[in-house]
Amino acid sequence: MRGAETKAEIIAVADRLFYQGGFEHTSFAEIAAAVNIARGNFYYHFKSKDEILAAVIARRMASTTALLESWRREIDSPRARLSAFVNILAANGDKIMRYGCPVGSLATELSKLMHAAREAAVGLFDLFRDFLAEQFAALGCAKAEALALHLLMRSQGVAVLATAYRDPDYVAAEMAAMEDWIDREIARGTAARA
Amino acid sequence: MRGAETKAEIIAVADRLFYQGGFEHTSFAEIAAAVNIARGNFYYHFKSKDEILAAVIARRMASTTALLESWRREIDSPRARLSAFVNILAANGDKIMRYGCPVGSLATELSKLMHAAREAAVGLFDLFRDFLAEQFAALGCAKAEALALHLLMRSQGVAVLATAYRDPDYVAAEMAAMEDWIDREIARGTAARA
DNA sequence: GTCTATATCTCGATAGAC
DNA sequence: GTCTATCGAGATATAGAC
Repeated sequence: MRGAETKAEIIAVADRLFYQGGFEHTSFAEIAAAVNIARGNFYYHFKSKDEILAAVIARRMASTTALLESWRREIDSPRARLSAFVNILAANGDKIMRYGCPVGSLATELSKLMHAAREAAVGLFDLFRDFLAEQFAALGCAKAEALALHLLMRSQGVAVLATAYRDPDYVAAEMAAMEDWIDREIARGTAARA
Repeated sequence: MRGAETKAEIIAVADRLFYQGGFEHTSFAEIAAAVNIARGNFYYHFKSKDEILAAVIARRMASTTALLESWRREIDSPRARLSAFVNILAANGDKIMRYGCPVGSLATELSKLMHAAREAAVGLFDLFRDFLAEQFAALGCAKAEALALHLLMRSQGVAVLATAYRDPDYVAAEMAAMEDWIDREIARGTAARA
């Protein structure tokens, strides 16, 4: 049963290293060294590097689903749930300024590689998009999915410029602008119903 | 003098391949095959792969500078120059949906790699940022640089989601939203002066 | 289930003939 | 200035002892 723990640890370490260094740049040797196992042992758990990537994406899908579920459960208002999403940019600011967004950077890398796992990676965007659309719909906004995509787009744009310029003040300013935009869209939805 | 042509061709091909497949993923063998020269010949022109990267960035800096200069020269109004920027998303839509934005994806990759050329690559963003700030300032907008960064941010966000979802209609919708946002900001600047 | 040892490939880079 | 030949390092992957 030690095997299951080792496998989970490999996936967790690969998840971190794929994010920090990119999928292709990360080698088995690097993962093995971080997990403290022999390179060869590796293939007892995974047949190929692509299989590890699939496991990493599955892990991210599970952890993201759990995160969004906890927000749905523990945050009362849809408006506050939208803020929880925006606040990711501050909570993970240091990592984002060095490695970008884990979802966006992986999707772009896999697209360039024409990798079969590209669509699976895009599934991570779907989780956030659906969550955001839910909140906009609950707030009475028409075209909730379009608003969700727009907010998702902004988070990606901010992540890219944050990685380029590494300016926390810039990120904070864009977060404030996102909150303003959300409030305006809600007001617009309310006005339309009146 | 054939040497100079070969060197320029290597840089042009490397530029394309770095964009399409990523910097690290692109091998000398791939570039050599595309240029139709022997792998070894390569090192007559460049001492290392990093040197090719530097040349590619320099080439992009030059071509981007030339593009922006032509816009400054040939497009009369600052407002129309902003639209020229937005229209890049449509003009390069197919490539962006497959490979992302050449500027943003390179900057993010080099950041993950902790590559020395990262800052040079960010210089490409500076060119666009300065161009956009110029136009907003000419239109009488306060905080022209912040507006420029915001528009740049949106172009990056749209590029990432375009690569993920590959939906031209989504890109078109965000382009229209960018145009609306520009007009609102200009109106705000005009109102502030009145 | 974990290890060592190794096979095989491709990479970036070098040496030297022409 | 372009070529062939080749190096050493590091990659993915396999075989087999324990």
